[in-house]
Amino acid sequence: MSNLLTTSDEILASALTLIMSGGYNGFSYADIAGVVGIRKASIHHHFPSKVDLVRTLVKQYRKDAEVGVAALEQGVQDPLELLKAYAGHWARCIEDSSRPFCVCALLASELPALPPEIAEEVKAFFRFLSTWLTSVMDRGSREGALNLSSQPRVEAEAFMASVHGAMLSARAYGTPEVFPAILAPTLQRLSPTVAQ
Amino acid sequence: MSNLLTTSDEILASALTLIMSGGYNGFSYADIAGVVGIRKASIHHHFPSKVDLVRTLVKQYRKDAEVGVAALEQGVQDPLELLKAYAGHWARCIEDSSRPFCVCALLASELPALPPEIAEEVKAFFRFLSTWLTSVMDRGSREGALNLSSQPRVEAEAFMASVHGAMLSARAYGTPEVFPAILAPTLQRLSPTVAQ
DNA sequence: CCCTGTCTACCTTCTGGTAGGGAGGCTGTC
DNA sequence: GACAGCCTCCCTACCAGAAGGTAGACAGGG
Repeated sequence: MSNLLTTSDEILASALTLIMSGGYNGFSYADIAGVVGIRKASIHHHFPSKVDLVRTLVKQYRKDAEVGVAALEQGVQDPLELLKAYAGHWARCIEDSSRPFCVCALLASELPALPPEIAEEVKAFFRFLSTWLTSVMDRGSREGALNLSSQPRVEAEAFMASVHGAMLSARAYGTPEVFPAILAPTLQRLSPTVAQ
Repeated sequence: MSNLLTTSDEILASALTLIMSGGYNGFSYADIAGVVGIRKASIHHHFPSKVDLVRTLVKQYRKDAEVGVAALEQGVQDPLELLKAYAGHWARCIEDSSRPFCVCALLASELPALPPEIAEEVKAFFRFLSTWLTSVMDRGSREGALNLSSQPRVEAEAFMASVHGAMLSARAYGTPEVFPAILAPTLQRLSPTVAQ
């Protein structure tokens, strides 16, 4: 049953969980070893250094996000529904505590103290997310499916900031409901059907 | 010349700077000792443990914020101007790199891994900020000085989330201008003079 | 036979923290 | 005024444990 995942996948998965709770400096190889049920030295076989491990992790996290977004766009066309799906994804993650925080958002807060290779990957994630959201905003604006009050780029950045800030608040208050509560008015304002 | 600040103030100040860049686990007593020009052991005289130090720091940070907000409300009455002043404060801090991130926002992201005493102080900061912003939103709504589309409490949380998220983006992109760019449309939307 | 993956054992450096001593300043008492 | 005592602050020296990381051996499979 543990063969469904390779050891290195298990290492990455537990590192993800650990980073999500305490950031880059908040976990150690010993912590991972404890979770995976392996010795510290064995982790070095898969990832020679901590920087290797986290760089791989963030890179894969971004690729997963790219795949997820592509799949989402296959199933959903309406721009507003795309934004709702994105927000909804995080609402569920926060609700069931499975992935209560975006790893890249957390790492971004530690950026100045991060090894440069990792910092670069984190920045790339932000650029990707921003690019995607901008494209959604842009299309929504042209199609009349979104009610924008600024340029698509600015709306995209503002939306992303709301999502990240709402994650932070949900964590600070310890109440998951605060996340959708914060996002709801933002989504409603973007909706063309209730334009004032 | 170094007597303008007591040693313990210097310790707190350098700890503040260090936390702002790398979070709770991103600095050590040795780092502070290096900055202040004192030995590690001497820090323990002022703050017996790291938890003591950071708890004191966050508590003082909140009190400073309370004083700052009280002073601001003395000088500024208009709710919209209060929100602009708050955003402007952070815009300047980010611009000149003096305090490019809110310590409590950063610590909130690490909350699950923080010593409980510190976590409690961080939560108290969020409650304070939220209460103040809610009072501003509420008054603005009643006076017609703000154009709210949701309840004051929700608008306050959304505004706070925008500020925190915008801080994160400014850090991630490494471009300070992104902060005011994100906040501008939010402030404009709250403005009664341009209500649609 | 080699390659992969794990192990034990070990290293160095850093971590927060402690013990104890010395210099200097204040204060009370003779 | 002198001096003892104490208090504050900083020091050197040390500690145990945790950090990331290395070396080398062993087991099993292709």
